[in-house]
Amino acid sequence: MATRQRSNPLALAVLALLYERPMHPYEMATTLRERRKEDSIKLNYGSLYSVVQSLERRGLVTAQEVQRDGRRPERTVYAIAEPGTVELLDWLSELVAVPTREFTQFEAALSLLACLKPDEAVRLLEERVSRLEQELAAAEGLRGHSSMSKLPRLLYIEWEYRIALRRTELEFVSSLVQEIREETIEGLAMWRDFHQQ
Amino acid sequence: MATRQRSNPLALAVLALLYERPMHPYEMATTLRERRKEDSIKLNYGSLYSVVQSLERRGLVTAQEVQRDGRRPERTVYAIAEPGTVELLDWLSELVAVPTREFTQFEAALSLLACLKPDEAVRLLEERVSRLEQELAAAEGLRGHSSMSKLPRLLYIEWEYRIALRRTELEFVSSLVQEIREETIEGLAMWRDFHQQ
DNA sequence: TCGAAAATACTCGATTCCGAGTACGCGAGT
DNA sequence: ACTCGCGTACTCGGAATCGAGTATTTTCGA
Repeated sequence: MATRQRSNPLALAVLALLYERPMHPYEMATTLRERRKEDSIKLNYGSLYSVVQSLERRGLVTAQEVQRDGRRPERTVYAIAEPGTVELLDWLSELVAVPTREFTQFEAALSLLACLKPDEAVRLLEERVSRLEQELAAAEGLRGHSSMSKLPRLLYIEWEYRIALRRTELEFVSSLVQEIREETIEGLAMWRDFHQQ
Repeated sequence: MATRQRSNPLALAVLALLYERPMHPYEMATTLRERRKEDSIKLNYGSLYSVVQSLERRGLVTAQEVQRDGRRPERTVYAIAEPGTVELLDWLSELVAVPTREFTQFEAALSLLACLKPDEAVRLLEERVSRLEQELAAAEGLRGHSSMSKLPRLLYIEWEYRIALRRTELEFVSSLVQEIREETIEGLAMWRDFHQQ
């Protein structure tokens, strides 16, 4: 019965929304969209319904009523239950307080970089650099713009966090490229040898 | 039949290992461990065997022979096939060249931070700061140490990348804490109000 | 030399994920 | 008055995940 606990952040988001007020799943989806949480939390229609179901099974949320608006399909409204608020605050606290290994795609790619030929790797890393520059420029553009500048910073810190990480990534990749180009990085000879035959 | 393509980095790692030489699954696991790739790539026994199977179905790898060492269980040795090397290089190139949205747990947590009371949030964020400091100190310690200092940098860049990101995270969280403490962050009043009633 | 512990090499099945598909209602235009 | 297409609200099934379990074998200390 132990539906996989605390693996899927979407469940956390659902609890957080219901902590505010009761809602039906579709409304959760649109609300998350509106607040641009889809950028920070992996949201997916298919998952949403099964996640809510699993929360109900675990007694963290309860189906409240079945609404019907005109002849539209029924919508089941859910509310958070007492154990649900406990779980929400506890889970969230842990995520905030305890750093965990995060597995990113790029880290995996870096760890296998040796499969590519050195020159090829440099070319691709440079492409990444320019894409990152574009992305950061676009983000800067947004900052002064419309909806974003109206909101208090507190409501989009996650956005700033992501930007900060990207900036670090840009610096890292840039200097990596430089080191390979200047041949100052350790192990380059070995790398070339490996791809010679 | 379209076994989910390019979602699981473990499949990439398997291709990379077989690109070097044929192997059986258990050897892949231990090799990945030895090279400390388990820190960068999510490795899991259960997944490994099904991932290899799925690669075989797609014709990217082929079962080569069934060995038997003494009276130990049989081991099926796999080799990479032509379409497998194409897929490996193509996939890896894309991961290197094109930055993608990475969803981290902490980013999700940040985006829901408002669920916690301000003082509580500060306390937890400070705990994170001290844990991050510990982690970074330990990492620094390792750098000069034993196995790590023997290897050329090229073979553990992913490690440096992770450290660089962590350092940025530390700075970010530290300054966030400070801003909340000094009440200079926008939206703090609203946040307190929300938790008043 | 005997037994305990660690290593080897998987297997299994309950659960979860995910994206395409579906089916209907509503409003804008003509 | 009609239809075209978008928005709404979900369903479905197959694939993927994961961690615990299994059964043997080697190692190593007392």
